[in-house]
Amino acid sequence: MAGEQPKKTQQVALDGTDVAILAALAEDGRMTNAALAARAGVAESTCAYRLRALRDSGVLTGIRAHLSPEALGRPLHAIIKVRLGSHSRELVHTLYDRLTGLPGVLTVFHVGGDDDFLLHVAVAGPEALRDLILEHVTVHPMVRQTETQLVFEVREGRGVLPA
Amino acid sequence: MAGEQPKKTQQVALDGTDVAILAALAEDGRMTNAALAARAGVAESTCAYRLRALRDSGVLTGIRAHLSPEALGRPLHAIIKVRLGSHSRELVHTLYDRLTGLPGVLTVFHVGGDDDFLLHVAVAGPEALRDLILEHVTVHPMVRQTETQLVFEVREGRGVLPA
DNA sequence: TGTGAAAATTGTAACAT
DNA sequence: ATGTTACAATTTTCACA
Repeated sequence: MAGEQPKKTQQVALDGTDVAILAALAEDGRMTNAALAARAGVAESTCAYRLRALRDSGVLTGIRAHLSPEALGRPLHAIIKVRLGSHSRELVHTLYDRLTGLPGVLTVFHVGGDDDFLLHVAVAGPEALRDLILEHVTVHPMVRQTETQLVFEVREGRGVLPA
Repeated sequence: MAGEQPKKTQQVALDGTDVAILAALAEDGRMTNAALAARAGVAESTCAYRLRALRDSGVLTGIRAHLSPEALGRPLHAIIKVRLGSHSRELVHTLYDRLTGLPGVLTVFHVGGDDDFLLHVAVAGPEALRDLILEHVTVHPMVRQTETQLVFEVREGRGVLPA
């Protein structure tokens, strides 16, 4: 009957067990609860309880599959900087949604400063990149200018898990 | 005896079943195999077989936990553009490793063009951002210049999964 | 809170289509 | 390559320290 409660965005304190569980799941999110418990040094039931608590507290926002753009025929990565002309709030949101939904777009950063949006994209090749920009980005009247940087490599950082 | 074979980076063709499985795991990577099979419309054994094949082919590179920087006391996101002076290959790699390992660093882009590295970071506040830049980025002699952009919001895009 | 053991669910392997 | 069945492993629940 009860729906999920809205995820808290409040700060949460983690103990060593929580950190161990999260670190393990950051490596392999499909690790069994039993393996997780062994690694964290607690009973399986405790581990399952902790995991649920971590989800509920909003620390663990999801466990998701990561795909290889290369294996799916998109070996060329780029950052497309998008600068807008007008900034009507409504229209910015619409554009934001559109850009986020384009095939090949991995991440969209809404930023302050020189640019308005940074798009991290993966495409099949130079022609596909050009087509993406011309047909799906610069076509929008709000977009004043774009600038594209080739991405040689992307690495996941250490992240936000406490030591 | 046999170790894992090196993941192929060759292009792979997916059928509807593969796409359904991957789409489901992109939402919830801990979904049970039974649920996955139901969603993809195949038997459980088939689903398990497909999943293994997707891993082996290199399309599915991993299933990982995503954490909330906000819930862990890092509500301030920024992009730090790093420009280098010298570009000795060896030193660039060392610096790359160092930057990737800094706490709060989510992603490092090695790019061509105006800048050399783009760091997406999440920190506790303005002071922490300043400290991160001054103590861990600009301290390196190779770093000629940095420029920081505030990030209002980050969104995951549609990604590289075929329609 | 954390634990251990039973009950319910799930994953896996063998074999047939 | 897919599905069915049977068996092994795992998760979950709950009474209790």
